[in-house]
Amino acid sequence: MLFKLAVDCIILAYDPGDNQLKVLLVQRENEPAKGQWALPGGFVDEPEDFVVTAARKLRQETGVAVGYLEQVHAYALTDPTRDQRLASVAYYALLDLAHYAPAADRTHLAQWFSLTQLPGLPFDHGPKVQDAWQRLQEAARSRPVPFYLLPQKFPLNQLQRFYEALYQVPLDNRNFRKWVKGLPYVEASAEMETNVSRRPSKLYRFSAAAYEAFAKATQLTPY
Amino acid sequence: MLFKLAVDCIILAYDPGDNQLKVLLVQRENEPAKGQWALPGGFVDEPEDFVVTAARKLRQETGVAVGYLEQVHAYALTDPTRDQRLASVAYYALLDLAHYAPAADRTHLAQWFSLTQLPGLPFDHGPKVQDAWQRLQEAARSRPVPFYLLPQKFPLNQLQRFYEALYQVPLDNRNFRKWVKGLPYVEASAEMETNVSRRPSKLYRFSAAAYEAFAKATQLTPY
DNA sequence: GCAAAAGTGTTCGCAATACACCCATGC
DNA sequence: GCATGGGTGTATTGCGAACACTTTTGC
Repeated sequence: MLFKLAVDCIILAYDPGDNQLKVLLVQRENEPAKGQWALPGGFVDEPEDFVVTAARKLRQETGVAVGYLEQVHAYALTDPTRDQRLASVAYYALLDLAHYAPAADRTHLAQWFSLTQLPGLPFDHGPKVQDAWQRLQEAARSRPVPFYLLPQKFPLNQLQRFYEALYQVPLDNRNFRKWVKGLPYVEASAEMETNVSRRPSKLYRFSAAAYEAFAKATQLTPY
Repeated sequence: MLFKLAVDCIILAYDPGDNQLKVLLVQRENEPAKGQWALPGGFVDEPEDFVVTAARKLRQETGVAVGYLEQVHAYALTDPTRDQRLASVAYYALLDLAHYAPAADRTHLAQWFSLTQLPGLPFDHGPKVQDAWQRLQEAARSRPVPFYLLPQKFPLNQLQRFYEALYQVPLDNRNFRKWVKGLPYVEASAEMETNVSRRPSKLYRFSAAAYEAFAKATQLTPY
């Protein structure tokens, strides 16, 4: 039994405008479900690893070399209206929204949607987005994922709002800042915000080198 | 481009004899790599979800209805000696070793190997086993996986030795017991070990109902 | 009585939680 | 001067970590 293999991309970004996690959806240009909002992706048509296929699809949709790409799950598509055996492998990608630069001729076909207010999605794209979100939540407990979704320099409160959006819980500002200041890999920069009509915030940055050292030193606790 | 799709099963069990995690390998009956120890599995040849295929392969190899089956990863097989496009989806399965009952005509073809002393495996089966082990370690932090690998009634010290094998670290007996006794879903039974030439241990059991209640009540901590 | 593993308590330090007010800027 | 979000400290509590000896059984 032979399968056509598709790759679905769950492209995630954090929108500082409304403090929400967003997913990029495209309007399908072909049947089935033509015209509906759905996950970008396509068939694997090169003899290459799926992650390479996903990275290419992604570059086409976003115009950006992706920083973080991770497999979520492989799905057998059991939709009986499809006449072929299909399987799909889902990847989620993390993006700094500010770097999003779609090909100009595709702009009208792609749009960001809040994870909390998704439209109805065709096929099993809805559950796939949820699966990706959950994987991202788990990944963030052991890897520095927030920094792929934020600008290089960011205020601490933006980082807090990101965590609040990721886990959908409110966090205490003082405790959060105390926690972050204990992380050796989040460094204060000399820069401040400018042109804001309030007290300007200090900008912080992620240090990959410090993170590597920290990760190496940190032992797994068994339970 | 069309693919043949295979399912690989990483069948894991805990051996109380030597306190080691074991994986079930089979001797390949066909080329390529005929005669070598490798992961059981096979091609997806029914229009069904992969997990169903995996469960069937598993039942054929172990004679047991599996308690726990989880997808690890989907792999594109890039081995150039293979003449077809192949992809495989790996699942790990958890088994109580005492229930392992292979079909009699297959016994000589299957054997348990310690995760820490694996033979050289063909294709990418070595990395797949490692990936599965790591996924199991992660799953055990948020789900009650140990109880799929232990007998229904077990002494606490066996549970401790399981954790030591899973994470490859020694644990302090008093702290471990204190921790377990704080878990509402591990209950003491009235039974004791018998016929052991030492102080008999009390047997404990896992309560799925208590676990559900506990899991519902436990909030996620965000970071 | 000896071998072998089961079982038991206390202290310490750190990290998570709860909680409310002052500060710097643009307009 | 006021609106807006940035920034700060302390007390409490619970949990993980370190650490050594007694108990029960079969032989």
